[in-house]
Amino acid sequence: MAVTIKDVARAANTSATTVSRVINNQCYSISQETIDRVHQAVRELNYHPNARARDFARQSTRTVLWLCSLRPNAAFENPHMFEILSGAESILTGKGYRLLVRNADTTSVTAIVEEAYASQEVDGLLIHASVVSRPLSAMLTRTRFPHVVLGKPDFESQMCWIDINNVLSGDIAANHLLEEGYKKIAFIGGRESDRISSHRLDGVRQALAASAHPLQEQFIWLGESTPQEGKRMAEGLFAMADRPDAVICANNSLALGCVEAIGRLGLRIPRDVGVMTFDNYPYANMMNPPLTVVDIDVYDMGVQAGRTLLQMIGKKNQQVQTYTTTSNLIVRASTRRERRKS
Amino acid sequence: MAVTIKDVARAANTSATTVSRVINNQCYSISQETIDRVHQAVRELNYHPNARARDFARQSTRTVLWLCSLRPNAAFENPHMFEILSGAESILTGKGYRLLVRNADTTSVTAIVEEAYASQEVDGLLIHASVVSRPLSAMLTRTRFPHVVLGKPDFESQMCWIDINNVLSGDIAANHLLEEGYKKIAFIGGRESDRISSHRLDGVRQALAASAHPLQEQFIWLGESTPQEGKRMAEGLFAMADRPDAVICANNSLALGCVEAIGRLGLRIPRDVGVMTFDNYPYANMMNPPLTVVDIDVYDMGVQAGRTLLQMIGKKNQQVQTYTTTSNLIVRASTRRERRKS
DNA sequence: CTGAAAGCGCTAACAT
DNA sequence: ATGTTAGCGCTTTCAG
Repeated sequence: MAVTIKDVARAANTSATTVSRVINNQCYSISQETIDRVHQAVRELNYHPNARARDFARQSTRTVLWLCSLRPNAAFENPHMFEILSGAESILTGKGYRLLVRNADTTSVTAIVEEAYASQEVDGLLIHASVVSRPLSAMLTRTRFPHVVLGKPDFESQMCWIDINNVLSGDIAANHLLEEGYKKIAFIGGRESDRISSHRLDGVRQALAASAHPLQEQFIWLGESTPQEGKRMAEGLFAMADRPDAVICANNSLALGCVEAIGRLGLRIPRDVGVMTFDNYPYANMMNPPLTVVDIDVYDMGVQAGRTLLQMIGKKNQQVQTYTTTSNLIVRASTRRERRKS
Repeated sequence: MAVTIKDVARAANTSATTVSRVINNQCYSISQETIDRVHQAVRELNYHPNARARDFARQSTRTVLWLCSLRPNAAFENPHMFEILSGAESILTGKGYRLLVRNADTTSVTAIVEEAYASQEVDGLLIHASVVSRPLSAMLTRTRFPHVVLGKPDFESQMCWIDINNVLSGDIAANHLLEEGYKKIAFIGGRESDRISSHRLDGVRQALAASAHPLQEQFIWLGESTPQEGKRMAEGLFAMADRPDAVICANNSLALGCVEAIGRLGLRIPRDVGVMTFDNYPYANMMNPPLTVVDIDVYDMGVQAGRTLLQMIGKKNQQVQTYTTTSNLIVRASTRRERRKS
């Protein structure tokens, strides 16, 4: 039916081996003339090597399996995941790898990986941190199967992971406010179990501790990550006798409520209060005024994860546990204090 | 190295053929005893068939290729795409198919599909409408390669596509407002080139035309789909002597600006003005008051696309050009008029 | 009810 | 510089 390597060999008046060598660019010992003949035959017959036969003969798939939650609303609740995916895809495709995508959760993941490993269906794994489990961790470190976890697992493990440096992001946020002249900086964040929020708070605390204006404990409010809670906490914050002059919100949802509360209190942003948050999405740049953010380049995190995984597939060493540091300060009206001209 | 079908055959004291039959459930002529022996050997040796060899021998991949834009920010700008992907994945995985994901744009897509087709790498395609092109369309209809386009292509074609029924959604929105007692309904939408907005407007127009309160032309405002433009248009709308008592916004961004404008004018939602929009994301349910929406179940669209594609792969008939009608009215405070108790 | 044998299309070791 | 040959691990005819 379809044209095979033999057809090309016949047309080019040579052997399948030679054709194979030419199309795989192993031409150290093939005459230019033969090479040309093969290329011409390939073109004339419109030959495309059968991918399945290739994978089989090579005993390698050049395929990577991506695992994350794909339940309804996943894309709306966690678009970051797909942004990381996009970054990874660019690297993998660039290096001739395919990317298989599959739904998983913490209970199903082990069986899926077990199967993918044993059936030699893929050469490596990219796994979102939200679906890893301890049994999976044990299995991966035992088999030394190439993998990169996207995000830091919430338990100790020997797995290879890559995460964003949220502590650094908090540090950047705090320093920006200090530079703009704000002195009484507050933090509105998620619950303590919210690791992202906690890390951002750590960074803020550490930056301010190193300044003349350490973070005051009564300026730290934590709650659910909803606009309602953000509003409630901001109201609490500004009901105090000693008010802050700037607020760092741990995420967009909290910021949305916080800004609303500030508006209702008749305070002006950025003159009376500076406000900033993290991630340029989905609300920060739509708000009024647009918010200064420390933006996180998650696409780039995917790129790095892809590169790392390919390295691991190449030479089977592991131990990559890194924070990538691709935060990016975007200054907008919400922290641009009108300063006296110098 | 890895355990193969021969190992299992030896352990079960039978032939590879029989083992193959058992693991593929073609047992119409195998003694129960043999079946049991094979199963036991499989378990004992922890045998998993080599996926590559299988694909090769079967000459079929049980793999589908998904093509869409995966450039930086794609996941933030168009989370719908990944929601559709999630729906499709659930069906494909359920039927034993794999899902390959790859970045494409209107210029690269033809070469990618050509290659995937010729190399027999995949059995079918799912292609987001934003990356299809005329050459691709020609190629697909010529080869009759199984495919489903997600969304309606913006040119006439013989391709198979599935799309949301935005006209129906507009109709639903308008009828809801009528039922709530609103009579002077306005529409704020995107430019005429914005097909989604245009279709929603068509639906609104058609529903109102069938009612006692046809859509008045001066109540239709179109502009860029940004909060700023939504605000500007709403201001224009309510600066008119004859004001509307309800506004349908073609999308979330416009609604965000529209609600802000209404608030600044001192009008109350829903008492003075009813407001609704489409899609429950990202702003509609975060706004104050939360907005009534006609929500679009894009996950379900992915499910339907997956099912349709598998059917096409089964028997190679085409011509599926359908609108799916999975809109869903979510009533919230923004249109709940205080009505006299009856 | 079971097994031998012939591929599937390509790659790679080994000759020449 | 090129060709021969032997697989890769499974499925599937076909013969018994």
